[in-house]
Amino acid sequence: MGDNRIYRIEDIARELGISTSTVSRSISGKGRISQATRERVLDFISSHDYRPSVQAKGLAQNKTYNLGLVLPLDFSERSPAFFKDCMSGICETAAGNNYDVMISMTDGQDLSQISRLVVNRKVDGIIISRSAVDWRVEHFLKEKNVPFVLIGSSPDPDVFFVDNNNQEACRELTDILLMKGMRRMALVGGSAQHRVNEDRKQGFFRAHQELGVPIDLNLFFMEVDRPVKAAEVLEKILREKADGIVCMDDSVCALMVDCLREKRLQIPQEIRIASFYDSVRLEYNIPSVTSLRFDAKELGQSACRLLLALLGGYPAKNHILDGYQVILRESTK
Amino acid sequence: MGDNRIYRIEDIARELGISTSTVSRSISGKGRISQATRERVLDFISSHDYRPSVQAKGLAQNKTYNLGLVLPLDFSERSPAFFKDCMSGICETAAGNNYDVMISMTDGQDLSQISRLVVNRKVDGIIISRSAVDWRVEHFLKEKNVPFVLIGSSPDPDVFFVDNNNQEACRELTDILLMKGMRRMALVGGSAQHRVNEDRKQGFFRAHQELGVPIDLNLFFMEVDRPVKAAEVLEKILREKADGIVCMDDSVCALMVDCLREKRLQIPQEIRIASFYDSVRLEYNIPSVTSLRFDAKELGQSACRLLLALLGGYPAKNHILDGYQVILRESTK
DNA sequence: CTGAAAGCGCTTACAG
DNA sequence: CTGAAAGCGCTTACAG
Repeated sequence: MGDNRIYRIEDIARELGISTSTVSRSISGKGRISQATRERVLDFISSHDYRPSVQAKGLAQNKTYNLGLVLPLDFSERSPAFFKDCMSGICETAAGNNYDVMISMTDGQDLSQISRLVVNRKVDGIIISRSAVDWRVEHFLKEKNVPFVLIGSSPDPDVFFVDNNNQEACRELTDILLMKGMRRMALVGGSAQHRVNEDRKQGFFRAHQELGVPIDLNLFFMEVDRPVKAAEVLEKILREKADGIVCMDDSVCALMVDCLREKRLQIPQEIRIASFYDSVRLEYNIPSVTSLRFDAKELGQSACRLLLALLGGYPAKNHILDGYQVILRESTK
Repeated sequence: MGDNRIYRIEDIARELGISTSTVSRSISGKGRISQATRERVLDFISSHDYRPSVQAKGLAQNKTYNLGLVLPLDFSERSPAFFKDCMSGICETAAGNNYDVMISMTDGQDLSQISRLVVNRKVDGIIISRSAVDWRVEHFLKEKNVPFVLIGSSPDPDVFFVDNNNQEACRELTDILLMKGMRRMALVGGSAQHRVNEDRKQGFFRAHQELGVPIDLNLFFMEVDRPVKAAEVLEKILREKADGIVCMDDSVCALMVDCLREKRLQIPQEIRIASFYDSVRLEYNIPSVTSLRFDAKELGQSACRLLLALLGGYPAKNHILDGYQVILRESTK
């Protein structure tokens, strides 16, 4: 009971007068074991709080029971809440399957940190996120034959991924804005390279099509990544008399909000604004900004489950999550 | 060269016609080895890109070469940049010593996630942070005899820690504000339970004493943790005709800034404000807010080095970092 | 259903 | 300076 010496499988075998193989099999449930001996072992184990050495088990099975998570070095600037929730989803699911999570931070190009985990055989598989790494990492992992799951989408049929249903979510938010009577919405985004922006754009367009509202391509702007660019875009938007601004993500939205504030334009009285991606910056902004909220934790859980399925040799399929919410706030009142 | 089969120490021994012990010793440098054989082994290793199995090595040495990092579940709300920088410092230092970092997320009370790492013997030591966990975690780790390092301070002589020189930093910032001619500064903080707030207060007081400026205790407020409380405090501050507000951390500061904005008070024309802890909220605030910036990465590196020293049996001592900066911004112009 | 034995890939006293 | 052997704490074919 209260003794805190560390038992080994051999100790249990000796105390119970059976072999180590039998103890091992009783624990794992593999092979045939009589109910009676199995229970004896299990009882002993729980009453003596025996914990197998995951390390030794792993060595024997050629596994580590560790998962690697690749984090971008600048995750806190981009979307702290996303990574936090994602991590907690991953850790939770991993723990539930007796796995632990190792982290590796990279600027998205530098492979050395990820490489460590792989060549040192510290992990059984890896989770990366589209926003954290570029194709090199994917390429590296494929080449090294390391099982991995991508958070975000990939056109590559060999890569397993989980993603938010960005298109559908954006369609829905746009739909709601159209229902509210907005008719000339500008769409403003960052890099057109980001695959996610294509999905978001599609959602925006589809909502218009479905309701038969025309889109003015003069109100479509990409590559808005710094204040000057945002200011220029805002000028055009005002000149074109748009009745609202839809931003593809929270950082673009923060830029636009700053511009509006500088020009002393009242939100939502003079112009409305919404974002396809939420963050504290928008939630606590004055006024608070309407946006989409995705369930990052669910995304993490899903990615982890997929990776575990891969590792276990179970059927694995990509997963598109519909767990988003449209958060209507002051900015579109 | 280009072959990608995984070598074991036994393969090397066979190919080189020596024993595995000799190979092992050549790599580790332990024991006596002739320069000649050592070089042969090392050459073989680098030309064949041999990577020892850290897992097997660990099992033989009763080590894991893993460090555990306990993260608070809500780190992204509190200070994402702090944890990010800290993590990157830890990961970097760990990697430099052939260690990897496992994470464990907890709400600060729930020990189960941390317990996993310990009872499963997945890590050699653990890094926790004062802002992430309460005394239970410390207590648990002490009891389990797991080497650990605390980021933040502890009065417990058995606890190893690294911390910022909060008192000195706050003294310096206050000093500068006094030099600028401010004479009636209010000091506003959150929970008085937080040990760090005591240090910050001391720094504030010391600066006043050293310059012979009296402190009005009517201008000292703690437990300011939500908007209503902040509004009340602001009323008093204005009534008492303070010429500035010094906040003990960024969230208190954000609360005060919101209040000021609501009352349409101009910063810094009508009242100045500064914070003892920086974050993006203050940096990007309009106007930007003067504050202290601590070097979280250095803190992480330092914590990691201390833990590694502990694990290696090297002399280990607590470390107080002086790497802070006073960032003067618009709010105190 | 159970056990003896070999194996996972290293390290390290011990002997020479 | 080097090697044979035992050991780290598990698993798992193989034989019974």
